Amino acid sequence: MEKNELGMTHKKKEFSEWYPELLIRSEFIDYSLVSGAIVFRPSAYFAWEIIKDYVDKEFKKIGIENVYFPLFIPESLLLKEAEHFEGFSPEVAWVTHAGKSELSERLAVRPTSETIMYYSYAKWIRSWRDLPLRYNQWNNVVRWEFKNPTPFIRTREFLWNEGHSVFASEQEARAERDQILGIYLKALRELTCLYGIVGKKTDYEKFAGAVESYSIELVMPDGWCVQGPDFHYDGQNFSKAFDIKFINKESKEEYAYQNTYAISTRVLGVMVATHSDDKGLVLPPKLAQKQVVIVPIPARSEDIDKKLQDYSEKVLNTLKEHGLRAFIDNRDNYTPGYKFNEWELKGVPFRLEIGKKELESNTVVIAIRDTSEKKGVSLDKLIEAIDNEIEAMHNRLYENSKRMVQSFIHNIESYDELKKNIANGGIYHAPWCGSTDCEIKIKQETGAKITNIPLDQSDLHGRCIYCNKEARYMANFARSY
RNA sequence: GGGGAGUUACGCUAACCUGGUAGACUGCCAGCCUUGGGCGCUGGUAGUAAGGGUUCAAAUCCCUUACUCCCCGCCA
Repeated sequence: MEKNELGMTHKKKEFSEWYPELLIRSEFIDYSLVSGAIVFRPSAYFAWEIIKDYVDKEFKKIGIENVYFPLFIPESLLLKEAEHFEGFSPEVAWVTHAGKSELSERLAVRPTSETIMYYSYAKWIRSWRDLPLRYNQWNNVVRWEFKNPTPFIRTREFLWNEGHSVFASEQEARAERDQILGIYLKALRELTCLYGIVGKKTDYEKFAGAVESYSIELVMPDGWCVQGPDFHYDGQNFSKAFDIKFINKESKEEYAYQNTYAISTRVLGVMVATHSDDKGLVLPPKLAQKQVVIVPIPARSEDIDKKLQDYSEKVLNTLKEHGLRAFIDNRDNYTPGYKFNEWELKGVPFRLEIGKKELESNTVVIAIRDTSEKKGVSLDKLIEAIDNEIEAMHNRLYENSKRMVQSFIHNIESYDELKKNIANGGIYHAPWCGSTDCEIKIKQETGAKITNIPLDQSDLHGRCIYCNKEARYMANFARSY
């Protein structure tokens, strides 16, 4: 069947071969000449733009403004917050030369922009009246380490938003958390159809320079976790390092309280990995660049084919007027079967088949990508039907994601259960005493880290699986990309 | 950072071990033919990852580099 070798040759259960093959053959991405730096082809970039536009609008609704800071950060500036620098220095890419002449100070290609942004913040913030200052930028960052890149999931360059807020009080700063995580969760659910686990990072795993980190943990189909969107309460760590001070209402000088938060192109990787199948890409309908492909099935008669063409165009216009991203595949050098396979590989959510039968009965056949169902629909009910199918597919994909993630979560009470099962992937929800010692030893011995501590701790009970002291948290242990 | 396996046209693969004309399928282009799950015919087009070495002669042997996959390490 795959005699052309155009389609998928690996099954989803062969995950590490399937995943890159899926991305390449569906023309979602391509590799570049630099390892770990991928090319986003139109359907991938389109999906990112949808996420970006949605999040951007939500940010603006709550008063966040967009800015753009430079790509290059002088070394001296990057060194200012010690913990932050230590966290990132092994993976910073440096610009050392301009043409043949050496620069007097080398420049970091931003791994993240705290330092360069806060240098400016310190100049701009004088009084409590300047606060809150809530800026965001959409950009790319570079982190140059690791030997085994995975497209989207671990890449040397990726796209994201960097939100950097400054508040006059700890309380105001902390209050931003639910606002931001809420937007990210909604984007994941409403656009990518992904279910995530919201929780707090441990001190050991938190962002370099933060007081507290929160994350939405995502899960790949092989049971390994991926950190999704995150939010960090930085307290006064950066404001002290970068001298971001303001005169408060009591006329006293005070260091400001800060947050940082991000959603990155990683979510695209989890999205396609989660929803796609042995036939190829499955794209959530709201993110698909091409939502509906119309495939006319030619007859052996010029007369009928002309009518088919008119009918197809009529259908196309109906869809377009309704705001759907639809097109007709009129290529005459491919058979319908070829086209079916091609658009399934590329993840088009819905295919309309229109042939002589449909023409005569004033209907179309809708083929649904994720379930492979085909349904006949009369033309006057088409829009209603497509709207329903979009909603139904969207909900199906989200529910599948939720079911998959939940199926990976195992409640355990003993360290043995973790050791025995971790090689198969999965998330192990277990009592933990809260000590970094136990956390590090577990990580060294099993490769499992605490991905996060779910916000909902109502099931707290028992004793730490490692040291047997009374548990202070229920933590999620998992191997992580 | 350590170890292993690879890289021949978009893709899949033959020739490699044993050095001597790079061959098929697919693709792509042109034309014909038709098309309800990867039709067919004719002609054309395109390839040894990059660099170096050995040799009369290198896809083939040797070295270096890049990239891909796997195992370990490291890691927002």
